[in-house]
Parts: sequence; structure tokens; C-alpha cells
Amino acid sequence: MTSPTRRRPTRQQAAVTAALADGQDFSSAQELHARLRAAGETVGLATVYRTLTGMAESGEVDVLRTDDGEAVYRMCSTGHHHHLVCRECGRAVEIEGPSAVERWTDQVAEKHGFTQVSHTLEIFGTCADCARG
Amino acid sequence: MTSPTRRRPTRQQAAVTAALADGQDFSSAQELHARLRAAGETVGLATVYRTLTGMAESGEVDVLRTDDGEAVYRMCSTGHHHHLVCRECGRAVEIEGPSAVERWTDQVAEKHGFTQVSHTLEIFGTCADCARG
DNA sequence: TCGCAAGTGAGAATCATTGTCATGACCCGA
DNA sequence: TCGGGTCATGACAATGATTCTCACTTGCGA
Repeated sequence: MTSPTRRRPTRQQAAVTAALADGQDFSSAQELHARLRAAGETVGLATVYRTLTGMAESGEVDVLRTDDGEAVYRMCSTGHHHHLVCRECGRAVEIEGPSAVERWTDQVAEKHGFTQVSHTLEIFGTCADCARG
Repeated sequence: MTSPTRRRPTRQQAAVTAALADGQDFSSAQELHARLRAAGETVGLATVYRTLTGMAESGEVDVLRTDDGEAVYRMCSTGHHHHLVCRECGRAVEIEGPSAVERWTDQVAEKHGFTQVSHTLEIFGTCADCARG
């Protein structure tokens, strides 16, 4: 097992973290990079990717994939939870799954001999604002 | 609303459909293309993509994304269901979610004013064979 | 059978993401 | 406080999946 790969704190990482903490929506790496640039921060795209990947691995941010395969990131409360995401604007609501679901997934996996089980459960819809538009 | 874009039946589409029906695992477009080539079928990569996209839209196949964002396809029984997928080999087991989950997602979405709700629920793990390897 | 619209295929184009590698910045010990 | 080794950074190239283009082919109705 590798030790939790602690990264050396830098200005760039702080900037990425701040940009991420800023919004309530899921943002892509490209979006964040553009936002940082606009804010006058000079952070390389590769660095944005590296920082996000690192944070995702250590569980500091949640990652999910849009319909077209782009990875989007969001700073979330710790602990296991799921999301209700607007397809149009990306707005996300953090939700807690019923523990029954968590138990059920483990059961199903075990029954079929699967180990190291994880699961994804996301709800997509159109939020009230976007539906109105 | 557009009419269900019926495609004109062709040899190529039949080949893609057959290749897809062949395996029990999720396969990427690239994989299917390679398999078709190996089987002596001459089908363009673009056509494989077009066919898969079309089938996915009409609900004839299930699509999901691997961790690295690649789209994988599988021919499934009709109706709503989920999957237990092996991270290593892609083997998939079709599973039926407890109706409680389906109800719960709708409730949560409604409570937050979201409409046109859909959800994804996939379980990932390492299957017994791969764990042994 | 004829003609046209839809389907096809080869390759180019796109776009997110990752790799490369020289340069610069942090941290620790002296 | 200073110096050096190490890790992070950034510009750019490379990769790889997917989509676009466009000329050519083919299915199907008249």
C-alpha cells in the first residue's frame, strides 16, 4: 500500500482548490482552467489536471462523467453520498442514499463473487430553472 | 419531438448488431470494430459509431462509461435494469434494482423540483476469476 | 428499372487528457 | 539564514476516442 501521496502545497493547488470551492456546480478541468485564467491566476492546464486527479484519488473531490464522457469535479462534504444533477446547467444537489441501497449493492456483489466493490448512483434531471427557460 | 429516426437496414448494421449480441460483456466501439475486422466483415469505424449511437438512442443497447471515459456497449434485455461489472475483464451481470430505489430517486428529484428524471446505478468490482489471477 | 435520399468509409479534424522534460519552487538540514 | 536535492510546474507534443467531411454506394419507392 502506498502512503497517501501527500502533495507539496503550492500556490497553484491552492488556486485550483479555491476555484473548485467557489461554485456549487460540477466543473470540468477545462472550465476550471479557463476560470483561473480569467481570474488572473497563471496555472497550467496540466497542473489543473494533476491537482484534480490527486484530489479525486484522496477523496477530496467527487468526480463524475457527463454524457459525452467529460470528467467533471465538485468539492463535496466528506463521506459517501450521491448527487442529483441538472443536465442543462450542471447544478448539483448532494443527497444521501438510503442505507438499504448500500447494503443491497454489497449483497448483490457478494452473491456473484465480486470483491472490492464500489458503486455509482447519480440522478439526472432538469432543474426547475432550466425547465422554465 | 423528432420521429424515432428509423434507420435503413444494411449489412453493416446487421454485422454490428450480431457482434454485439455475441458477447456477454460490455465492449467499446473500438473493440467491436476490431472484432468485426477479424471476422472478415468490412465495416468502417465511423459506421460502428453511428450504429451504436443510434441503437443507444432507441434503447436497443445499454451504454456506460469506463473509469477512463471510454463508452462501452452491451445488448441487454429490454426494460429498466442495472449492472454489476468487473473492472478487470468487463464481464457484466444484469441485475434488477429493488423498486424502492426507483421510487426513492423519483421522490428525491421531485422534492428538489427536477423533472425528466433518469438515474444511473452501476456496481463495479473485481470478479472471482480476476481476483484469483 | 430509375432516381434520389440515406447509409457508408477513409481519412482528416476535434477535443479531452496524459506524457515529456527542462525550469522553478519548497523543505530540511547544516 | 543558506544550499541542495526533490518534487511540482508549465509549455508543448503525443495519444486516443469520437465526430466530421464528402464523394461514393446502395436500399427502396415510384
